[in-house]
Amino acid sequence: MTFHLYDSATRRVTELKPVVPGKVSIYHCGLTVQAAPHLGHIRKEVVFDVLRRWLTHSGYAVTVVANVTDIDDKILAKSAEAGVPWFAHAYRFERELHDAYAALGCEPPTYEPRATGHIPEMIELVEALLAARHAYVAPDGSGDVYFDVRSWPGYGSLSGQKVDEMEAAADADPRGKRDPRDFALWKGHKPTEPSTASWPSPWGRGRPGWHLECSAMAAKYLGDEFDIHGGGMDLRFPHHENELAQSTAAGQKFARYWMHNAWVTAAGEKMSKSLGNGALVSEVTKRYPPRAVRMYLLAPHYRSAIEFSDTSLDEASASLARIDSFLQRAAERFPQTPVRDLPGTFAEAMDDDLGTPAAMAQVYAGVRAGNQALESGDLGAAANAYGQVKAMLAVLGLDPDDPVWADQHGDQGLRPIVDGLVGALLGQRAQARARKDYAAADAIRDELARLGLKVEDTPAGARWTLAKRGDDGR
RNA sequence: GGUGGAGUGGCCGAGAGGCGAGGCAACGGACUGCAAAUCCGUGUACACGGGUUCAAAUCCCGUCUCCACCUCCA
Repeated sequence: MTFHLYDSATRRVTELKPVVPGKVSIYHCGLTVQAAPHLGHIRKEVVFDVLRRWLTHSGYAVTVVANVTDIDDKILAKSAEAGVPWFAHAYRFERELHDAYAALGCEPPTYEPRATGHIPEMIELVEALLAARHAYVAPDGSGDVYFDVRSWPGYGSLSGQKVDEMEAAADADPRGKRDPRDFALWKGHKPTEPSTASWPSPWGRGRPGWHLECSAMAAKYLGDEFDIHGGGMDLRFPHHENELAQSTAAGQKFARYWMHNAWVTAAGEKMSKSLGNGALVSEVTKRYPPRAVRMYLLAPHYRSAIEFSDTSLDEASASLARIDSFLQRAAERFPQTPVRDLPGTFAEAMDDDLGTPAAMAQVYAGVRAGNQALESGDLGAAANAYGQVKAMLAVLGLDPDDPVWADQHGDQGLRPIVDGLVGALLGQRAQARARKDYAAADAIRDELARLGLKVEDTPAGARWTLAKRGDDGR
C-alpha cells in the first residue's frame, strides 16, 4: 500500500502521487510570531513532523518548508504595546517557537523562510497579478493593492464557498476595495506605523499582506507546483483560499493536495490567542514530560479535535509509562536493540491518512506480545517485539533514545552518581529484606518514594526509576 | 444567511453495514514478605425518533445539542 491522505480540497482520501517521483515537497504555514506558542500551534508541528518521518521512512526524499510570518498587524500592535521594536518582538517569539519544536521532538523544517526576507519575490508576484488584471491599486491613494476576487472564477473552490453567499464583513473598513471580499496583497505604509516596517515598492512604501507571503515563499522554495500544502483547519479560509487564488491567477499550479489538522480545544472551545485560553507549550512541558505531551497530541487522529485537560495529559503519561516500562525490561534483557521491520499493520495504519490511533494500537499490541514473551522466557519472540516496538516509536518520534530527546537531559552526568547513591540504599534494603526486617526495608523504599523515585523488585534485584508524572529530573 | 465538522462504555479515543480498535480507570485472579511492574480474566457503548436491510454505531428521513470557518487565528 502506498500513502493515502485526505485532501481537503476534494474531501476525499486519495493516493499521494508526487510531482516528482520519489520526492515529496511540503509547505505548511508556520506561525505569526506575535506570542508564545500554545499546544494548538505545536500540534500542527507534531503532525507534520510525523508526516515527514513517515514519508521519509517510506523512502521519499522529503522537503519541508514552514514559513515564519514576522511582520503583520498584530506584531506591530503588540510590539508597540510592549514598547519594543517590532522585529525584537518577532525574533523573541520565533525563538520560543524553536524551543517548542525542540521540546516536543520535532525536527526543524528543511527551510524556514521569514516573510521579511522575501519582499522582492512578493513584489514580483503582485506585479504579475496586476499585469494579469487580477489585482488593482486602490484608488484612494493609500498605496494598498488588492486581489480582485470577482476576476478569478475559481475563487472559493478550496473551501466550497461562493463569493455571493459569503458574509461580507459588516463592520470591516471597506477602504479602497471594489468588493468587500477583496483582500490585501500589499498594504501601504501608515504614518502611525514605524518606518522600519515598510519597504519600497512600485506602489510606494508598504508591507506585504499575509496571504501573499506564503504564495511567494512556496514558489521560491518548492517551485510552481508542489505536493502537499498544510496547516490548521482554520487556515482553509480565507488564508489558503487566498493563497490558491493568488498563485493560480499568477499562472502557477500550486499545491496538489491540502492537509488540514484540527485544533486543540479547551473546555470545548478552540484554543486561541484571542480567547486567551491557550496552554503554553513552555508551561505544559514543565508539568508533564515532553514525550507525554507529544504522545497526547498523537494519540487521536490529526483531523479530530482534541480536548486539553490535565486528565488527558495524565492518561497520556500513564500510557507512555506502560510502553517505557516494557522498553526498560526489554533493554535489560537485550543490551543491543534488535533491528526489526515495522509490522505491516502499523504501516497500513500510517498509510491510511496518517492513522496514528490505529498505529498506536499496534504499539500496544507489540508491548503486550513482548511482555508475554518476557514472562514465558521466549527470547526470540521478545526480541522481535522489542525491535518492532522501537521501530514504531521511532516513526512516531516517541522513541526515548531518539536524538531529539537527547539534549533534554542536561543532568545526564549526574546519573551515575545518583545511581551509586541509590544503589547503596538499595543494598541496605536488600540486607534488611534478607533478615526479614521488612519495616526497615519499607522505610528505605518510602524515603526514596518521597524523593520521587520508584523502587520495584525484580528477579534480578531491585531497580529504581523516576516517578512518572512531571518530575523527570529536568 | 453560506460552508464544514461532531455527539461512542466511568474517562479518553478509533472505526464507518455483519467478528466489541486501543489506552486510562475499576474489579477478580496469578506473581510478591507487602508492594510495584507484568500476565490472565471481567464491559453486551455508539444523542433522540422513525425507516431501509437477513443484519445499522455505520445507510436514509426527521429532531435536538455542541463546535468551527465566512474578521486575525495552528
